Amino acid sequence: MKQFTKQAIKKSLKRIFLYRACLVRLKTMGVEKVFSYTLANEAGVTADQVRKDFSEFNIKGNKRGGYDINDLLERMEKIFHRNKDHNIVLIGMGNMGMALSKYNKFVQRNMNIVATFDIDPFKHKIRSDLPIYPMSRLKEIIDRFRVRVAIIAVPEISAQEVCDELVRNGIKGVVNFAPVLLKVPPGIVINNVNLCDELESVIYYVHQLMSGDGLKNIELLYRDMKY
Amino acid sequence: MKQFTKQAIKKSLKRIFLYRACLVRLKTMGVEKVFSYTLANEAGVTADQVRKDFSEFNIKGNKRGGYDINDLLERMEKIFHRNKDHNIVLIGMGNMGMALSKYNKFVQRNMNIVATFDIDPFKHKIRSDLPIYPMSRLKEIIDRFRVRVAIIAVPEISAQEVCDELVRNGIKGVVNFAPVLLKVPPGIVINNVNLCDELESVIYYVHQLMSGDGLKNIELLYRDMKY
DNA sequence: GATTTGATGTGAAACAATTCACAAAACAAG
DNA sequence: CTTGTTTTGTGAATTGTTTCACATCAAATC
Ligand SMILES: NC(=O)c1ccc[n+]([C@@H]2O[C@H](COP(=O)([O-])OP(=O)(O)OC[C@H]3O[C@@H](n4cnc5c(N)ncnc54)[C@H](O)[C@@H]3O)[C@@H](O)[C@H]2O)c1
Ligand SMILES: NC(=O)c1ccc[n+]([C@@H]2O[C@H](COP(=O)([O-])OP(=O)(O)OC[C@H]3O[C@@H](n4cnc5c(N)ncnc54)[C@H](O)[C@@H]3O)[C@@H](O)[C@H]2O)c1
Repeated sequence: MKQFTKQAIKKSLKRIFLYRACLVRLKTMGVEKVFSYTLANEAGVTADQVRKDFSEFNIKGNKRGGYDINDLLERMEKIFHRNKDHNIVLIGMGNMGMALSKYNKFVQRNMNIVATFDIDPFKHKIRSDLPIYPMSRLKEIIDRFRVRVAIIAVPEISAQEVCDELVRNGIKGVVNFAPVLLKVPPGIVINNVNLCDELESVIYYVHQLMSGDGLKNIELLYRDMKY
Repeated sequence: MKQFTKQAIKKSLKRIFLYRACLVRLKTMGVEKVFSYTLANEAGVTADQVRKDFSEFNIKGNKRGGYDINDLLERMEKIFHRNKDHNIVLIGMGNMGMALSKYNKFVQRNMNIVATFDIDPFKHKIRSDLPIYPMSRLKEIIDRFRVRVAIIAVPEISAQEVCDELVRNGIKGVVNFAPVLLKVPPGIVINNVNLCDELESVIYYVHQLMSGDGLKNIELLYRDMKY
């Protein structure tokens, strides 16, 4: 296996997420093994790409027999470190925070929101399955549950200060729903999820599609951009 | 201006979103003009990249004087077709749908959720600022408001059927929050937003970062992957 | 108004990602 | 056990993206 380069990981890794989604889907349909072209077709990429990506991550199949779905999924679990449990804190229990805190798919994938926090005293609810704490207890909880990843769902005006506070208390990775680009010191991973942008990009591509000015296969181009 | 190729658009366009976010931020801080390196620094890319990207989209600045933020933003509005209003429908008024329907940033960016839909009769609320209709009225509303883009926030099991129904009724673009890869005919744009994946990718990178096995500058790498 | 300075805009060069093409492996059939 | 078929795995070729380098221009200074 060629040692993968810093760069090679990038796009392949992103596609590994995509492949997994496809595999899960195929599995529920009763499929047990796939060929590179089956998966490729499902994921909307080429078979070459699938094999090349697997090659980067040293995922092996059976020549002629293709790949075993369970094997693949297990291998991918390892890649994403999902053998372990991951404790997470959620800051900001407004509309978005509430919805996220009720989302059961996180738990199904070994990601547990162990506590939530809010600045508003009326929202605090210490005795509960999923407590809502004041910010003053952040450090204590992060330390107790060895939390390394947080979700920020506070208004955009507070997002940076909340982020700083999190980083100060040992958080290393953040999924941020506030529409601001958070500034962090080196060594911290920020994933800004901007739902307005997601909508807008669809609008952009739909517009291109309907005005039909020169750009063909927009939907494929779009897919390409994402994966 | 060199005619941009199908491909050249891809990554540049994605960064244009990023630049705009930065510009908005800088503007609220009272800044009025930027140089390529100011913006680059803000966005975490190189100045060359900024200029090259602008070049793709034929965005011009003043030699020596840099770029005027308002000009830039206006230019970007055009790129994203935000001079027009965009009517949107939202399907599935559960936790996620409710949160999204209350999100005021969409309106601020000329994207109006004109109606929502749910299969559950107890949720229907026809007389309201933002009505919740039964699915039977989908076609009527889509036609009346010339809706082309929809948001899917129904359980994963129903997402595909809802999507099919939307496409049948003239929807051309979808932002899908259900964790399934929707299948659509050619000419339809799907943006699958998978929040579990967003969290998992942060966990992945945090893990890489902390185990420190060979990969340096993960946070930059991460940024790179996204933009 | 000539000269210096500092920034843009963009081909060309360097680098990265994808696709091609085919050897190697696995299995089936004769 | 040999031959034919099918699919993987991966260097090599191609295609796409980023960085470099510098001509070009606009403003400031003399
Ligand atoms: N609602 C949505 O659908 C949606 C969609 C995309 C993005 N967002 C973004 O997510 C964030 C939250 O949105 P929302 O609609 O839930 O807003 P919200 O106003 O309903 O909730 C914000 C919550 O954060 C709390 N908060 C405020 N400052 C805080 C601080 N310094 N520390 C801790 N808690 C604090 C508030 O008390 C409140 O409970 C916003 O940045 C918004 O732009 C929301
Ligand atoms: N809650 C979250 O934070 C969150 C986060 C990410 C993704 N998601 C995804 O978003 C989707 C919705 O999640 P949720 O938590 O809001 O679920 P939910 O169960 O609270 O809401 C789903 C809503 O969809 C309606 N519905 C069901 N079938 C329908 C159909 N065929 N046509 C129209 N409406 C229908 C239901 O009546 C319900 O109101 C799910 O696919 C979920 O995986 C949710």
